[in-house]
Amino acid sequence: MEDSRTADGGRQRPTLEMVAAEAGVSRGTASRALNGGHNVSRRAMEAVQAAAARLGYRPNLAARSLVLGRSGSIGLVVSESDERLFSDPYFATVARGVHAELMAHDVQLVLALAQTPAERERMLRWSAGRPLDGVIIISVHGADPLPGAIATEGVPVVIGGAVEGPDRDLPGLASVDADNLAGARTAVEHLVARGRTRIGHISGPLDMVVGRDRLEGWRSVVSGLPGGAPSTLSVEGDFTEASGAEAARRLLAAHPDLDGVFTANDVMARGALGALQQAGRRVPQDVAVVGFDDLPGTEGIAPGLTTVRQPVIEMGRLMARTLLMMIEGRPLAEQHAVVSTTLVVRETS
Amino acid sequence: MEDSRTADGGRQRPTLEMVAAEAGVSRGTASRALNGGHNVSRRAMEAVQAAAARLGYRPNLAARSLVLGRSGSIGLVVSESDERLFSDPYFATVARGVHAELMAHDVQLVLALAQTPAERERMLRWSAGRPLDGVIIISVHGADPLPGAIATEGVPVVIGGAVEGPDRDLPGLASVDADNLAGARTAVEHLVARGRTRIGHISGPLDMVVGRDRLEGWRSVVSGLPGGAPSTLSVEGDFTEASGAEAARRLLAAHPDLDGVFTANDVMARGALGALQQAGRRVPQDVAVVGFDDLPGTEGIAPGLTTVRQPVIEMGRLMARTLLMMIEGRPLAEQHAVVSTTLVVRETS
DNA sequence: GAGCAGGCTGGGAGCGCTCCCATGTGGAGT
DNA sequence: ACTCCACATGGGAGCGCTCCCAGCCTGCTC
Repeated sequence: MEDSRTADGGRQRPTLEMVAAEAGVSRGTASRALNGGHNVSRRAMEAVQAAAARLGYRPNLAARSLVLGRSGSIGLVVSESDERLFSDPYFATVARGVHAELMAHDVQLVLALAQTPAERERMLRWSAGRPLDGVIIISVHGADPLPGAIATEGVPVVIGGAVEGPDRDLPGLASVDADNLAGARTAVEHLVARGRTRIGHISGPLDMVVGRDRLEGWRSVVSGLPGGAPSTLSVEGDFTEASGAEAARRLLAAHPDLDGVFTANDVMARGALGALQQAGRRVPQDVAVVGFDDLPGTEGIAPGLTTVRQPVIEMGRLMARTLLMMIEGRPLAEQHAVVSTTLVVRETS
Repeated sequence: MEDSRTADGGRQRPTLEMVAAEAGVSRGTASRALNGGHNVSRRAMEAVQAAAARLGYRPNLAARSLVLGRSGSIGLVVSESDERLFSDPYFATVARGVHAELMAHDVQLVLALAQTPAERERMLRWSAGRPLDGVIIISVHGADPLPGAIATEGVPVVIGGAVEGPDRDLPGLASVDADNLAGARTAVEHLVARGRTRIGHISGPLDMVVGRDRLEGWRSVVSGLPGGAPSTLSVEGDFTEASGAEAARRLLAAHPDLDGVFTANDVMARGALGALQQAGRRVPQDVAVVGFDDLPGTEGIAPGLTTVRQPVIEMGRLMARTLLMMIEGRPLAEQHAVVSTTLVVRETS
């Protein structure tokens, strides 16, 4: 009779059946007592709760999700190297927003990495098995097939960022993005208003829509300036501090008369500020700098940095809310939300 | 007959039963064909695989884990603010090691945050429901009851760091830690060998064993020096760059004759280096600095920093391997592993 | 005092899967 | 030709839970 499949000393985990027996009620009543207690007498209620406590009962989530068709947890999938995931405060901030919203709805959040092709394939297989009720995917590079593939499996997907191509029309796929084009334009127009005429750009990865959008915002303004927007006036970075420093050095080398820089995020702005200082340029007198993000709690990254604020926490919350709506099958107000940004002027411009 | 519980257009997800019917075999044969194919004829094998592909079959993981009693995924639980989780490269590095090992064993890794008391309670309830076969917990503060509580629920736990108190003897709880005491001692002895006599310490949080161990290592050496180890010679930090800078300023204020600093991690060393520079001290001529960690790929954090290397990736792998052993019920070579560190001398000392 | 709601209760059905066992089926051994 | 065994197969049992429905017992109304 003793099933010793488990390794924990042979003691069997208590099941609902055992709790019911201990409480002297049926399985059905025990289930009701433990889940809201509708149509359960006070006596039964207390007996069941006492029995559950006595036995240390914990409902088996696999059994529950098998019958419910829901696991009660959602995934935050990051298509990014673990290195950048953990070094860029952007992800932390999105995660904070998502997390805050989910906690309020009693949904468990799990993070999962899907960087290499093998991991992405495994991620697809796994999520298709429905251990998660839905997923939020951030940091999508290129024309990544993963979000669309997961959505096609019937698992709701929300993308943090823009969606291009045919995936835009998939019913099970929504997105939340900042208005990167307008934000970038505002930043550069601000530099122009400050009298700058030689404004460089340190872009994000150009295989990401966010990288291209901010570049395009910069270009649309700078190309109207006397000098135009020669290709050497924008340098591609990868959102890391080191790449920001390197890009700033290259900008300076190609354009010694540089008097303004717009970087695609604040972390790269930090790198650029360091490089400018090393090159003997004063900020903002010689070169004015504007970043992008303005994440809360990251004043330390680049003190006094003028930047374009995107409401990342609120965006995270919106992603979570959107996903929960989709999971419940409720209609979305807008499948692809775009939230606006604000210029925050400080000392570097 | 049509069950419209699902929201995905009414198309029912294919089950194993349907695949079997499509392939013209029984459920049992289909199951065998899809899992290794033992005792399955070539004909049946191919028919099942074709049918599965045609229907887009994906096994339901809840059903599988219900019968197997295993979910095939393990959790990396971080008892830390999302902010620090994502800003300290230490976590990324542990995660990388854990991840590498698990991928090789075809186990899915999920990260979960458990910072606030409410989240920790939820984490306990959740993990007790066995959605995970085991958990690795890192960044444990104080006498955290969470690891012990999870282990007591019968879920194997591996702690990244040291374990103190009664939890040490729990059968379902193991740990992997660096030899922080010896590492710290080596660092400070190195400074002494360099002729330094006024060696301060910027410690980690003292509610963490790792913080206390490295402090103790420093103290054991410094207390033997002529000036001893007055309380003002060590300042508590929280492993962040800002706290390192602030601590360095306080050390300098209390001890203008400071000629050496040992910081409990590299990130704080970076902050300290900045503060020392601002205070006009030359490194290493005026003040020598030694950090702790030497994480791969983080040369950018503090170039040329002399530091104590702990093999964090290998430790992550060891945590994962240990957990897998426990899950399989195999005996552990050592329940509490301690790995040794190496001093890496560079330019700051 | 019969009739009737409405609250409680027990237990069957079933979620989708893997294991197990009884039952085939062919080829090798005598 | 007969036995024997290895391989192949189908389908029942059961993992632990929630839903559902029939049946019960109250307490109330007329």
